[in-house]
Amino acid sequence: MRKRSPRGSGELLADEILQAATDLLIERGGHAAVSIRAVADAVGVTPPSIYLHFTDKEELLDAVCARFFEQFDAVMMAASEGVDAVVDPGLAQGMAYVRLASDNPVILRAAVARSSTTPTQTDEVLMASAFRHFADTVVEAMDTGVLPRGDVVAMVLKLWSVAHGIADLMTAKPGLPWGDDLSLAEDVLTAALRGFVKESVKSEPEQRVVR
Amino acid sequence: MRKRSPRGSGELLADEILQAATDLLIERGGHAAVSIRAVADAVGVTPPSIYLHFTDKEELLDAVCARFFEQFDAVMMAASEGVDAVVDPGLAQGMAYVRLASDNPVILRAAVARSSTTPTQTDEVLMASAFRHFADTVVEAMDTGVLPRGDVVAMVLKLWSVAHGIADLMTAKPGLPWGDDLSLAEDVLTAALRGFVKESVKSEPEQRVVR
DNA sequence: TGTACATCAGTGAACGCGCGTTCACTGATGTAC
DNA sequence: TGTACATCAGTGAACGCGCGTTCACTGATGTAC
Repeated sequence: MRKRSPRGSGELLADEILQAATDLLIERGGHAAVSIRAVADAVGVTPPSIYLHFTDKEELLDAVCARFFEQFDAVMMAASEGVDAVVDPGLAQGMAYVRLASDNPVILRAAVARSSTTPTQTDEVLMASAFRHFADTVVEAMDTGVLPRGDVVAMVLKLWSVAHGIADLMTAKPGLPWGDDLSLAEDVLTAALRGFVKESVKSEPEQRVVR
Repeated sequence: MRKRSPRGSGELLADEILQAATDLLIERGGHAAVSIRAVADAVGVTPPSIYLHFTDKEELLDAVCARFFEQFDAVMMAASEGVDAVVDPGLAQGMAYVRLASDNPVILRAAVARSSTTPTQTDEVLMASAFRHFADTVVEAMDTGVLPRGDVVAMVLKLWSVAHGIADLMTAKPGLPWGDDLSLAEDVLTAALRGFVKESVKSEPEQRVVR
């Protein structure tokens, strides 16, 4: 039973709820494990109180994921900032993604899976923060010649895919021999980046395996 | 109400149950959506009947995922078989993975996520079929010089990560501009493969961004 | 300064639901004589 | 060939549970006079 909040402090409890839901999502396995009741319990409040701050469970989960992407973006920016400018900034950001994703596999998976059937707050935030920032990095890399000029968004999707794939698989199958450090992840990112550079130099469009 | 099965035909219903559970997993969103009751209903049987064939829900889901990987492997082998031998077989198999994964995103996600905390039938099947076959392909590629010699398992993990990443992200965020064909996926796989080849030629181990 | 009152954050109890799983049972099937 | 019987695949009813959500309410807080 928590103390009653003063008049204007509705957002305070909303924040606590978000944090509790986030913690639950991280600790326990899936979105199914995060129940209104469990969240209310964690905050020290009764279930109906949640509805004073979020219209329903869906909105709460969306808010959790959106907030996660916000923080994710902030940490990723910070992590890839102090890096030697000579080294490919795309690699630095990709590795930051892998590291962060490895630390928060469950919630990242939930945030990524948050569907695009209905436009979600999560997707909006993602597009406005991490995606945009990564696009900036790609543009920068193209400007300095680290990456070949070309479709920026497509390049973002490609690099994101590579980073995402290794992070997702590493955390989903921790029993496989990934090694102790993230050198395997770095190998993959490096290889992809090199491949993109080399690809741009090819003179002939080569035959595709699939249409 | 289904007709009673003759004496020895227990496996028949078991198969039907597996298929129904698989269909449910594909149609509806997540493993949470697949309930014993829904499966029983789809087969035309009462819930307790399920327990004559699977000890509990967990075992049923594990069996579903294991069977999926089996079929997945078979289709992947077939898909990458008729391909021109000159073209990198790793690329062919990677593309087959992306194509199959794109067609069955939900169940693949469920199968990959099936945890390794307790050794699952799913993991066993995966290791014995698709993983092994892909390793064979990698060895072959190393023999013919398409890929540089090196740690086979590590290379499998790397290539799998690339294919998995693009398939997972494409299906999770279908709203992003992936293009109509799978050319973006092929670009990424090609780039990674090229990068691996090029990487092996480097003389100096270069400085890593992360330890 | 004191008092009546409107506000509204949070409560307590209850709703109907679908879930996984159990248990004693039924009755068609195949077999032994 | 006919009959009694053991087998066992599938049933029907029930269990206890946790869920999302609702609703009328309570009572401390801040305000108006």
